[in-house]
Amino acid sequence: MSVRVRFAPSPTGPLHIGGARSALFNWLYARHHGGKFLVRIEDTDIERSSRESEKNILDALRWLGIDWDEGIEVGGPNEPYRQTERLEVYRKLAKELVATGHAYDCYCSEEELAAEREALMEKGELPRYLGKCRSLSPEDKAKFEAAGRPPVLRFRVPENQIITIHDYVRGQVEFESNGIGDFIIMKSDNIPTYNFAVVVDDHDMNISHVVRAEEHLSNTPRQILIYDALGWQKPDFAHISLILGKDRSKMSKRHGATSIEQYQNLGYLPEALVNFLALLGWSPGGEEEIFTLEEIKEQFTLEKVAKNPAVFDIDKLNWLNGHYIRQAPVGRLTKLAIPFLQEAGYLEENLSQERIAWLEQVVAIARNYISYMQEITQHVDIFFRDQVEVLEEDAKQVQTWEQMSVVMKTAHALFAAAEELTEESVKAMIKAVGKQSGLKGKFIFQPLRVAITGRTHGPELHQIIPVIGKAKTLARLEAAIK
RNA sequence: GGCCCCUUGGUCAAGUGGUCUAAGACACCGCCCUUUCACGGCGGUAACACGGGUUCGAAUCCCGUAGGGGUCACCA
Repeated sequence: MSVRVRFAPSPTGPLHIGGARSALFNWLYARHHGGKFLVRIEDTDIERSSRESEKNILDALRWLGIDWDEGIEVGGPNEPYRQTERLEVYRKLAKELVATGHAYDCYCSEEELAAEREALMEKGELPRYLGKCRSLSPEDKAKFEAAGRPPVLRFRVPENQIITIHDYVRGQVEFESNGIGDFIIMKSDNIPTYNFAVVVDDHDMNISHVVRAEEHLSNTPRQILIYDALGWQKPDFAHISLILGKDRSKMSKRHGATSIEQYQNLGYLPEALVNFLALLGWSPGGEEEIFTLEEIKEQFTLEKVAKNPAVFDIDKLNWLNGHYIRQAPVGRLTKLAIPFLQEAGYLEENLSQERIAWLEQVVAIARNYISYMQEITQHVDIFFRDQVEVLEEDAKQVQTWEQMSVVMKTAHALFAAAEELTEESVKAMIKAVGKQSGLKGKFIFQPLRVAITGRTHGPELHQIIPVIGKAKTLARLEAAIK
């Protein structure tokens, strides 16, 4: 059987870390097996769904490098791929289920249901629908109809049945049908619920493997019951474990950034995020941990997906992203850095070619100090400020050194006479400062560093001085002499 | 609370009955490189939840306990 898998998000918010990982695993599975990957929009919650969220999710997927062969926006043989545009399909099937006795109208009010739930809870039993409307007489129905109560459609759950799920990551999981109350498949507004719509769509779209988060595991028996009632062949399942926050509960806003968009906006690289996400709950087994999407795709199997939930470790993401930043082409990083630098007030709106070329030198140096691009603003002030600010205690100490003035004067004379400043020429001049002053080591480097950057720590002087430029360097040395 | 899932270091994880005095990575600590910081290199601390079985032998199989998580909507 050919592999056909799907990612079916509800557009009720931006793409979440967990959703992204589900999408990624589906994509990897399809690509590994030469199968198809589809994206379908499950927007049956009309209150909370929005086109804006849908766009956000799709954009985030594309940004991560996840593409799809069939589905929303790209089309395919099973159009449309938005559930609210497929309502006739569900309604027709719902009628069929009523006709075959698998579903029935229920007129219970919310208050009645809430009371029932509470009573069951008190007795320590599973809160579920007890089936009050299971066998309503035509007269009863007429009475409710006359009262203007719109019914919901419930699925009649068979009694004393063991439902077993074949799951790639968990093996066989069994549920008793008695623990499941008759559940709603069509809401009173005649829109299907998730449990009904997924089954219909997965069947229609010929999905071979349902790969999704573990939170759906307990819904699966309901879906299996629907497959059986309709006489349809069931797909295989794979319920991947959840991603947890630091406190080991399901990732949510209070754990920090949870949407892909947020990471994108902080200047994380998609290849780092994808690499990190793949390693959460999956491991190829070797010692290598840095992989491109292509490499992961080659090695990915569902059998190697872990059963246990994984805690989201931002430190490791940061390390990975920093690693990728140090590998990436400077031009690409510079493009990413510009918005942050502009927002921080370092950069003007319109940038000339020369300005960008100069910026690349700044980025090439600063990249060593950051985990994600937004952090670059904390490491570039030495290149932009007109005056040096000395704030650190250690730096103030250096300013009082007796070597200060001789180093400044010698350096100033040398730099002033220089044709141009390059890494080599600056290196040579610093050496010359040492020779002429009779000083060495930190007694020349620290005074120079403090005069030029205001700090005692930072990148190599011979790297930063050419970037700061002759004029500013001389000005800073002069300021330090006074 | 019922049902379901899970349990190797702080975190991600390798490990599928003997080669485990348990790999690797992140974090942490130390050393090296270096004027300094970062990068990089080298090294170190640190784990099989507990209790019973099964077996010549258990991190690996079974049972129980504990702990964690998920789910119990006219949300998905």
